[in-house]
Amino acid sequence: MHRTCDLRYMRYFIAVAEELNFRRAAERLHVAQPAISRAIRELESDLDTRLLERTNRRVELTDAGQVFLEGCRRLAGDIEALIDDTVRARDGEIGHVRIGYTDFAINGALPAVLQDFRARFPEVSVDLVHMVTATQLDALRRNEIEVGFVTGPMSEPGLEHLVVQNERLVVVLPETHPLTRLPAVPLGKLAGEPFVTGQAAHWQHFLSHMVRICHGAGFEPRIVQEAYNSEGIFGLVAANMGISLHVEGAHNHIRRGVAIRPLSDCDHRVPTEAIWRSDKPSAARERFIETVAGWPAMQEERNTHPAAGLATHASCDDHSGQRNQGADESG
Amino acid sequence: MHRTCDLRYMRYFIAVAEELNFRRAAERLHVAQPAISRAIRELESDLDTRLLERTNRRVELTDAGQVFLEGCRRLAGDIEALIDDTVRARDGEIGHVRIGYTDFAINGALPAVLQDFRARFPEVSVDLVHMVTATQLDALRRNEIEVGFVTGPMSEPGLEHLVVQNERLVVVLPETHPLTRLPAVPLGKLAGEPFVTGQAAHWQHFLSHMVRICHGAGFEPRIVQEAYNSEGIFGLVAANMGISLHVEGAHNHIRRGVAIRPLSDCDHRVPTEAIWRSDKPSAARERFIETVAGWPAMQEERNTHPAAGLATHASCDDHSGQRNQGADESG
DNA sequence: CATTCTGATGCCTGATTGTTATCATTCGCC
DNA sequence: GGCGAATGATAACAATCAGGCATCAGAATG
Repeated sequence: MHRTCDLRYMRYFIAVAEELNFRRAAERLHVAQPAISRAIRELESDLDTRLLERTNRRVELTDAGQVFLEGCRRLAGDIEALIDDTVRARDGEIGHVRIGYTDFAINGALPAVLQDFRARFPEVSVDLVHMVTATQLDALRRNEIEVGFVTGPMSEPGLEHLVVQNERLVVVLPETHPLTRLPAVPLGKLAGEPFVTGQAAHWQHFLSHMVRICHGAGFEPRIVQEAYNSEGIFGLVAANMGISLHVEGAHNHIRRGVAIRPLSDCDHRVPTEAIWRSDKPSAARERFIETVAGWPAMQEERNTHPAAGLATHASCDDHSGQRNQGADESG
Repeated sequence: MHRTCDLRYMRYFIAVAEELNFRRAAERLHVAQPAISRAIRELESDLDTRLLERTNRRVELTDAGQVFLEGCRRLAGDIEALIDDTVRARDGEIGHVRIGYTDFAINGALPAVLQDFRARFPEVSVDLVHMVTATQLDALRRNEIEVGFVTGPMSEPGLEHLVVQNERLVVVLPETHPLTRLPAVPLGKLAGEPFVTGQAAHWQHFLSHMVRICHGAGFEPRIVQEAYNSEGIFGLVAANMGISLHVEGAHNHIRRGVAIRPLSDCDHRVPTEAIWRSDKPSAARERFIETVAGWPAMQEERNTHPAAGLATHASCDDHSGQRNQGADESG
């Protein structure tokens, strides 16, 4: 048993077993008949088992041949399927992506993007892990996730990114707060108000937006409470501990005791960006990113608000739609 | 894709994927390293898919490579299993036997033989088909059964046989019949009695025994009813339509209204024989016949009654244990 | 009895696979 | 930063293997 069943020979055997005729099998396989004779002989010698009972005039399967035939058919099918699976894995139709996401992402475009992706690539399994922006950047570097959804603006070396949403800020007020009487709140009115925010250590990316626009309006926000996440912020605001700034996605957060108002004099945007490593391309990740990039609602979003930013930082154009090498910007 | 995944290459790929090192994989496979390089290259070219990401210093699997690896491992195992199954089919440990049997066989040794066989060869499936002797001979010739259990004596050309039981005759009487008062019935007392038998067309082998011993006792049996099978015979006897002769196995037939008595002056035996074609050997059939031949109770039977026959036909020795070529006897 | 069909065999050629020698690149070490 | 060791790739050559052709031997057919 030193060649241990060549696959070609198995195919030959299947043909012979189906035709029960060496010549016809040879024709079907487009080889000369002696090749078949020898293939069967070697197969039988390798297995030390007679597979075909042949009497110069009639060929029939032995019991062992019948068993072997069924096995060969099954194997042939399995190999076909394996090749198919492998090619589909190459093309990213089969596979796995691990995704990190923030509160902003999951309250914004991410659910729709995910739904779209799972519809297009049902055989790619998706792992979703909640992480704040900084943790996602770490996880990307350690290959713990393939794609992050983080609060921008991003320009990390070795990472590529794509803006998926670009939200205006809103004020989150206790229901009973006097400012709720205004349909839109001027930023200046918030000077002196007590602020509830996310924890400084984890919400740094959003807080830098917040602090920047407050400075732009000429005041320093007075932070009196830090919550763990958006749920916590809304809870504390409802408890009248203070007010907060959040992104438009907050409208998806329905919570009793809280009112949400737009800012009347601030068009600053907080981008949420998909981000991934420039190296280590995985086909499934590519398909995911393509889905993110091609998502119709996002295209529209990018067209509707082509360039809206505040003077306090670089215009949002920098990261509003094109896929950029982070390394380029940082260099 | 013109070699479509050679099995050898798959084994090479498994080794490389497990070692993640071409040199070590080559050592493990006892080939030189360039052979591995080329094998992987050809595999990738056949599949048109990169399987290993290799950077002169580190080898790692691509997603497609991971899928392919798992498939290759599965296939390798399947092939092992297939070879094993094929060899076991060759040895008759896996397979199928179709068995024909008579009323006499199923009321005699057959159930125990079957139980023994199924315990020894649990992966050989057994089809049991009830047929009268003549039908079994036909079925053997048409390859519809591999082994028959028939009423002997047998000496058919092209068939081998083996006696599995060799039964004395018994009288089957209506419960109310005067002869039931005797512990054993002399054959001559049956002269003139109305006989119930199996249908002449189907029971010919047993009837020839019956007629022969009646002639030996100096009378012609007067047959008044023909039943389809043993059940029918017993029913008709119970209904007082007549008496019958049967084999000892009749004791396994418990039927109200019927009494069974041995014959006091007739040691004639009716053999039941396993019978099979001399050609067309199937391994499972061989194992079955070996089990029949080796069954301890049968050995004992053959020793206990080494040679008991009636003068009316050749001594039972002819077919009491040895495996004979039917052709030899008939020639 | 010739014919025709079957599978088997011997010999030759081309393809495939393996080996040796060598190269280019990268990493670790001094 | 240069050097040696290790890695995978490549080229050239050798051995083996598989396929093709011609032919044989046996069996069915007329």
